[in-house]
Amino acid sequence: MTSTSIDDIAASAGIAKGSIYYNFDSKAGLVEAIMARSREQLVTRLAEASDGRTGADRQASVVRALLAMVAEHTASVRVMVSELFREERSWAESIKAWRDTALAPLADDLVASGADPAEASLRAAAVVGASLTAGLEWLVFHPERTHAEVASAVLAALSR
Amino acid sequence: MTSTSIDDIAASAGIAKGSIYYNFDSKAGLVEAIMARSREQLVTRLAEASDGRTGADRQASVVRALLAMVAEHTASVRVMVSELFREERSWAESIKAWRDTALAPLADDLVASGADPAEASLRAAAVVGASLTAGLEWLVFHPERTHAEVASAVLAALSR
Amino acid sequence: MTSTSIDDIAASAGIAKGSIYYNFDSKAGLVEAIMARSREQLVTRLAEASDGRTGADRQASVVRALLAMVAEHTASVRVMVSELFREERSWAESIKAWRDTALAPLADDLVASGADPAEASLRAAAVVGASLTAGLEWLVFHPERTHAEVASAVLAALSR
Amino acid sequence: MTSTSIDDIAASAGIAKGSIYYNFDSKAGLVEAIMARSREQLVTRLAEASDGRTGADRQASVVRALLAMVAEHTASVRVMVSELFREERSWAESIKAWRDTALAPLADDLVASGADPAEASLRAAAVVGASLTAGLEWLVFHPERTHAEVASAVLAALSR
DNA sequence: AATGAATGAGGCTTCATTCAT
DNA sequence: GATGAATGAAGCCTCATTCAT
Repeated sequence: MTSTSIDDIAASAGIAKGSIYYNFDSKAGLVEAIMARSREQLVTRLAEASDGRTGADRQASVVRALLAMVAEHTASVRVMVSELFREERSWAESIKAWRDTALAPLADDLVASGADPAEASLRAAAVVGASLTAGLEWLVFHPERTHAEVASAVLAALSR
Repeated sequence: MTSTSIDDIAASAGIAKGSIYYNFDSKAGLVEAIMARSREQLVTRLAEASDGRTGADRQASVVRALLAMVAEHTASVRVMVSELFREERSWAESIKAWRDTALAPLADDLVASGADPAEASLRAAAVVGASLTAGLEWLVFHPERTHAEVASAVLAALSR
Repeated sequence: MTSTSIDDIAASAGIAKGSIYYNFDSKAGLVEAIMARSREQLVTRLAEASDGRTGADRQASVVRALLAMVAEHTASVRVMVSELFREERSWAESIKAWRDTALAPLADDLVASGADPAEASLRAAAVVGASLTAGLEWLVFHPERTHAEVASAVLAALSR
Repeated sequence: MTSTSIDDIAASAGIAKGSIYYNFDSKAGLVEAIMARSREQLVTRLAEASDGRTGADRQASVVRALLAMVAEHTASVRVMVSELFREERSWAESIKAWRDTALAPLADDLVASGADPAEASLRAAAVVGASLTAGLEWLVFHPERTHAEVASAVLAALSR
């Protein structure tokens, strides 16, 4: 399901496989918990990035925050994004929550400035998608670039 | 691997499981073949979209072509994108080819107008990521919108 | 069943797989046919070796004939012997025929000289087993030895 | 491979199929383990049989020990011998070890009394082959005979 | 007479889950 | 609380066999 087996997870966490089932109901429960933590980090970062900012200023700040997330939590962002695009999703709940969290700061701002909610979420999805995609492109193919350079490239793409 | 079993694939194709193995070496071989076809479609569409266009014009045309791909080949785009973000990839080859194909029209244009290759591919990744992400957002959450409306939302996100 | 697939057999015979089923009822039928040919060769050789000889003379001659069979038809002897010792045997018929053929010259001679039939076949099995086993030992581990040297070693083992 | 499926092995052992894979890496691993145990028994029996004996005395004792092995561990001897004559062998290692173990007592004795090593192993192979072949002939076709009778038949075959 | 594409039963292996300790 | 041996459903793949051409 995540192509990472419970055995691998237990081994890399240095605990026994049975212990995972002692602490979580199922593999889905474990993944939900991991995703919830990832979402909490996202909430915190985006709140800091959005607080007191609107318009182009907020957008630039959100882009930088998302790139930082990608750089610091590559593994969980990778899983998150790859699951976002999956059809069958046992943990749809958390996936949807993650999406909502990621889109909110920009979508809310657009709605506040008069945009239609559906259009706002499409535009927010475009910006978030641009940031995460460029972020992974960065880490996989151009890791020598700095965070600032990548942020500036994404913002350039978002201005014509 | 793709979380779609060979049994399911055979059943939905109306053929016997063994027949898949008569025509392909392995499941990875089958997926490679599907990806190759998806890439061919992408090549064709993007070539049409780019031909004779440069700059903002080409970008708008590419965005529209990618949205059309998402709408018409949702399943294969979904698989493609979700695999793009995976770590372990038995068919890394085709995935990389797909990425190269998707980025080329915009990256080449940026390089032609003087941009650094690395920055060009980061900007191209941002635009492609914006299009695909908004495209899936569209199909999953706002299927009542038209292609034109979504294209216009993405292009709006890419101009401020 | 023989751990050699019909595909391999067809390929190495340079014909189509379907043609095997055109000429034989089943894989078991094909194997039966191969075994029958192997047995015919065995019959011929052992007849030549036994004709006009009895006692130690016949035994020495049979040992030499079996070693020649091993050297010239290694593959089929290998299959034959390895199947002889298998439990489940779809073609038990031919296997038993092969055994009978191999034991007959020596068993008959022993019976003719007054031995009990059961004891005669046990003694014949010992001599045949000694020849075939030493023959394969020869080809696998000491291929540089000559037929005469190996025959003499086996006969030495059979005389104290 | 061994023409005995993992399902059958698990069923006849009264455990679940998965349990085999918890305890062994693969089917080959399981077979290796079984062969290793069979070889240990062979080592013990042959050591007892050889200890303090040389020449014809040792040979007679080894023949009796091999016949006892065949009688008491028919299944594993059958597999062992039939695999010995096979070409492709994933577990070649254990097979060769089994051969070495079976030949050693007689080959060593022959070398000690001045024989050339290659000839010694050919003669040892002849004696071991005679014993195992006659042993299986005994169990399959003349089960009413006693161990002593069969031993005496084999030894008779080995003395003229 | 011959072919080879297609089949499906059955084999090996993985892995989420359970449970006795 | 924690463990890890054991399980069995489900996945990938092989291969003897069939059949339309």
